[in-house]
Amino acid sequence: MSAETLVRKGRKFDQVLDGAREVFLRDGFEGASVDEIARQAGVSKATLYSYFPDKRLLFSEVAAAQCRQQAADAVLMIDMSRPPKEVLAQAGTKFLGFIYSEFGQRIFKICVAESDRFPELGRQFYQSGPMIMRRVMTDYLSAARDRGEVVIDDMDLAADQFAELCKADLWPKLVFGEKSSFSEAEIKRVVDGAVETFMARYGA
Amino acid sequence: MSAETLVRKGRKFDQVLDGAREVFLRDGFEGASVDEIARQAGVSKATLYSYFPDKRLLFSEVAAAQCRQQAADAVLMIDMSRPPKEVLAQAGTKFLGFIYSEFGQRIFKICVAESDRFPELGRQFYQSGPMIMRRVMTDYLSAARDRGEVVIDDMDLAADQFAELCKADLWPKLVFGEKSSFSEAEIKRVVDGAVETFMARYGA
DNA sequence: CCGGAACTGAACCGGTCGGTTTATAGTCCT
DNA sequence: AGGACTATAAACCGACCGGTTCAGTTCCGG
Repeated sequence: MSAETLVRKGRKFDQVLDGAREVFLRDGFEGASVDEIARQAGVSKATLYSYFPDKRLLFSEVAAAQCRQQAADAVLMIDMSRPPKEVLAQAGTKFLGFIYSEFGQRIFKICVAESDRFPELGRQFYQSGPMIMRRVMTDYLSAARDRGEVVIDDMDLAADQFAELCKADLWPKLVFGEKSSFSEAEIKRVVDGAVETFMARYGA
Repeated sequence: MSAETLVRKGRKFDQVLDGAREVFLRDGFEGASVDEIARQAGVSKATLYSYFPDKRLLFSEVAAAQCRQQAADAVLMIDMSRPPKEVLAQAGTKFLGFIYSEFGQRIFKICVAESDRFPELGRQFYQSGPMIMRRVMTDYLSAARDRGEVVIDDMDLAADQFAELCKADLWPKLVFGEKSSFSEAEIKRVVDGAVETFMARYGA
């Protein structure tokens, strides 16, 4: 037994981490008070401080765990053999689904808000989110190119362009509070538009 | 004399507002302390509080003034008679210039960070920034369509797509702290790519 | 069932912040 | 000159926060 101790000492470790995740995601770093976290975790403040030396490290731990989990989830399965129009529409919809989810919004907001206090946070998130998404896209596009379905020279740029195209109209409205949710039709309009524009440029 | 009193009472009003703008833009709402603002403005705290009833309203005033000024600046002149490839490249570069400016970054970050505390803020910014930019774009694109230079059915979507295309690659890296500035070549790559993709879809 | 580690709850400390008050001094108008 | 208005610096208040301490309790393995 006793393999990866060194950090955790007792049974309520996960309780603390769960409570901290909830409060930090809800209120951000400054907005979250340690008392509130302890209350939410159902743990005394002393116990909390027996696990983590200070608030900053607790936050970092939560953020790291969150990024790790997201990285695992982010491996969206793509059927590499299907034609681009179909795959792109599917990937775009899924991509939008994450961006517009409560969780996606929270994570993004915290990355921006705490970018001064935790410069690593944004980098971490970028490499475990958008970076992976781009990798998956370029992998698929390469396969499609080998089949002669698309003609692309700058593969990275193409993948980035598609991701950005999917955010047209919707994203600014969401991030600036103009609207908070979108109908199927609104999403379809943007995704279809993105696929069409992308294929107009890169279609074989 | 005495036209729009009701709010301002004395000669140091603008001093206060200037100091507040500087500190708020630098530190955000929570990060800025009233003492610091008073010091920066060269004014006593009591004087400050004789102009503004509380910190929130002071912030709102600063933000509103800032949005107003930006709206005025945002009227980027476009030569409506030039061909799309030229105008788009020019507009895209200018657009990126603002997005990546220190000021653009600050405003964006504050809009996101304070979106809970000041829901109006994002809306205000959206309507005095991106909204106007889109309007200018659609006006130009309509003119170009009348000349038979482009074929566009959903004009709003087209404008939004172009704006998003300009942010490919660069914007995520910037907002997540992967990079903090870009070379001429990097910007040219993205803008040219945006124009080319846009014209592939909508060019006559 | 016992002993020690983990946990609790509440008090406490030092510090910061938003906002108020006070006592003093400058400034302008007639 | 005198009085109303404005400004100032500094003390002050109450609230909150991060973090510590401690006496007392629960829990669990041997």
